[in-house]
Amino acid sequence: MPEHSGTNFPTMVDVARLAGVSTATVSRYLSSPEAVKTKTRDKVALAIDSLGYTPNFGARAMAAKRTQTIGAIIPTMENAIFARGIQAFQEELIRHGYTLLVASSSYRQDIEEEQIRMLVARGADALLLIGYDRSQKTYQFLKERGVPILVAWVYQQDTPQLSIGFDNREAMAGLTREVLRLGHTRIGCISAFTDNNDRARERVVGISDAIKAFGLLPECLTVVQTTYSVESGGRALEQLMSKSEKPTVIMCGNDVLAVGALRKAKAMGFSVPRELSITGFDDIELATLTEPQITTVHVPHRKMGRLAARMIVDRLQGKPRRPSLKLKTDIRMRGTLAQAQKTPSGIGSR
Amino acid sequence: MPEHSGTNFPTMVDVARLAGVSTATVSRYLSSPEAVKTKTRDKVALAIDSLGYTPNFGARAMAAKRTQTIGAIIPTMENAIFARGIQAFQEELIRHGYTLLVASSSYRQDIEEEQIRMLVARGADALLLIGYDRSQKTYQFLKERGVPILVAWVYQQDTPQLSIGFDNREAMAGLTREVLRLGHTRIGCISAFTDNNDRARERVVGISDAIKAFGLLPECLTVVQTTYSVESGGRALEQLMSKSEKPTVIMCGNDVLAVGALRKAKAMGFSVPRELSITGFDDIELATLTEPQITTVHVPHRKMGRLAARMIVDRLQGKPRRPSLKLKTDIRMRGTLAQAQKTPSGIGSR
DNA sequence: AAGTGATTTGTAAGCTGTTACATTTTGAAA
DNA sequence: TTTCAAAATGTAACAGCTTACAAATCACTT
Repeated sequence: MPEHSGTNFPTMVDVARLAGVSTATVSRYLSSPEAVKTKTRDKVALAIDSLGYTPNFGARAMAAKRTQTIGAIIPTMENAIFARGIQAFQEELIRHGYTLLVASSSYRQDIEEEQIRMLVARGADALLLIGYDRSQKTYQFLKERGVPILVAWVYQQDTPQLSIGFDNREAMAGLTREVLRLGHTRIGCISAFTDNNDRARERVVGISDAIKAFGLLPECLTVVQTTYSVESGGRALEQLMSKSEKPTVIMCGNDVLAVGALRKAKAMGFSVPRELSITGFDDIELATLTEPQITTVHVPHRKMGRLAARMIVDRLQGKPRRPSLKLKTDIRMRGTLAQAQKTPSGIGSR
Repeated sequence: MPEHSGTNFPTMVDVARLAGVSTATVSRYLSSPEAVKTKTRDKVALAIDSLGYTPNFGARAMAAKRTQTIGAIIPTMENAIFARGIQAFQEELIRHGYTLLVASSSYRQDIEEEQIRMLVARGADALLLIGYDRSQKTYQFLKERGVPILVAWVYQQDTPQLSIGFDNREAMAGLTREVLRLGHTRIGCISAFTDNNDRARERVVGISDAIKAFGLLPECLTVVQTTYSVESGGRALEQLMSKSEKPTVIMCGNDVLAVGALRKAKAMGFSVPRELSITGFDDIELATLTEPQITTVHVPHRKMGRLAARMIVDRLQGKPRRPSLKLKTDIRMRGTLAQAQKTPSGIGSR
């Protein structure tokens, strides 16, 4: 009768016995093969192979107090905004022997908090978070548990956390300057909800900055807040364009909103960009698939993801701490932005 | 001096001591609170709360031999094909107390195999896989380790694995029947590479089926294989349309390819759908954002994700095994498919 | 051949839960 | 009150790996 019965898999003890070495040696072979003599190495490799051994993750995590797992919490998986960046992040992590665990928060702070706890509970060695906006309590929790975090998709100098991203405010201000130069004086803005979303907030502030610097009155700008979706972009546009003082340009918080706005504008019979200009943000693939293509702010998503992974890995390997990283964005002039219409402003509308 | 120093977190022993109970009781409180008396329950809850205790995932996994984790391996995260389905899958899993671990394979069998091993090594209780095509070795491995799998995005009756999905072949045949009814007799097809991709393969076969049933010759169909991307869809279209015998309709393996084909067709000066019809598959959001909107096969992604989660959870909870599930698809007639042009076929081209 | 420091390997003590089984407590019936 | 099954709780044996430290081996010197 078998000593151990049931559905048990080979363990390190089995491998050690077969190879004629101790479990310590097997463990060493697994985590730092170069510390094991070639001859021993071969014996162990053979034993592992012939038993089909795989180390037990739980046991490993418990003994080593690390999991080689990085957690990431993104606001949404459904639209492409984060997809490219996260994909690159994952690829780079894998290259360094780490695994990515992704969760999404649906842009809700309470869910994000829950997910953070979940990932920490699962032993994530570090976390990638999007944007700064979250409760002090959350930051405190992370600090207590000793879980390093990297804040991505934003860059701010004066924060305690390590971050990688771009200056949303300045990027949007840059695009606004182009808009203003083209003679637009009535600007509509479709933004995501700005509570708990620093990126959305800063983009709106960027528009204001540029307007002020250009010498126009703040009243030139009308902001509508909504959720991030094609549908709601359309509804917001409808709302903005049904006023008596119609904007000549709609600046959207991201490309998804811009696509919705564009589609609705066309459906309402506005000619884009002749009668109405539209801009986006992010430069996701979608922005080049519309007719006309969307003028937007290009963000180096893949690069950001890749560098984010490196920063985290370096951090975990105890390398000297790099400073936060600011990436450059640039404006992609495409078909939806043009000179403002010359028709007299106050007259004739409605 | 402290008995335990270092950066250690409270363990179950600490909770038990503070609450004045045994660790077994704490463990019971955590996994089946109803088995603990109200009074004890309160004591334990208080202790947990005041210590800020969180159970250690690794220890739990090791002791309980399950992780409440489900793994999923999808071909890609970058385009939206799987996003909605997986999102729904995750939502439903969370509702049942499970966590989702997602990995992607870039449509490569070797990478998928690697990811399967990784997820199994991490203790995934079950796996969601896309499509049937994988080596016997892989299936064998999964069986040996006793990890249940659910095959999604396809439905086939005569396979040993539990599956949920739709009949790709029949769905595409249905769309083809519409195409044929509109008088098209020269059909181009842009497919994903069909090795290791049953879905792509079956869709192509579906087209052939319909053509045969309609009484046309197999030569009516020209297939080009490529990777799944907007770019390559465009290149494939270029290839198909530079032949002397130009197709009057291009049937694409999915919407991403269709979008690429549509864009390139317009760029080449073909009027869609007057001179050239185009069809897609999947009905992702993108399909309604083009001009004209893409005629495609609608797949109930969210429903599939949700049901997949239920099937897996039921399975893990030992409920009676449900049979594989076949979901209905339907054709969304939109702007890119129209009557074939009446111009004589062989004459005049080139 | 002995000595020495470096390299390689072994020993054994954790790490933190779960759960089978044993024991105690509880509460209703006798 | 006593009795007894059911309910609640406790005891203790694991689970499989990592790693500090000890021991053995190796490669040179002298």
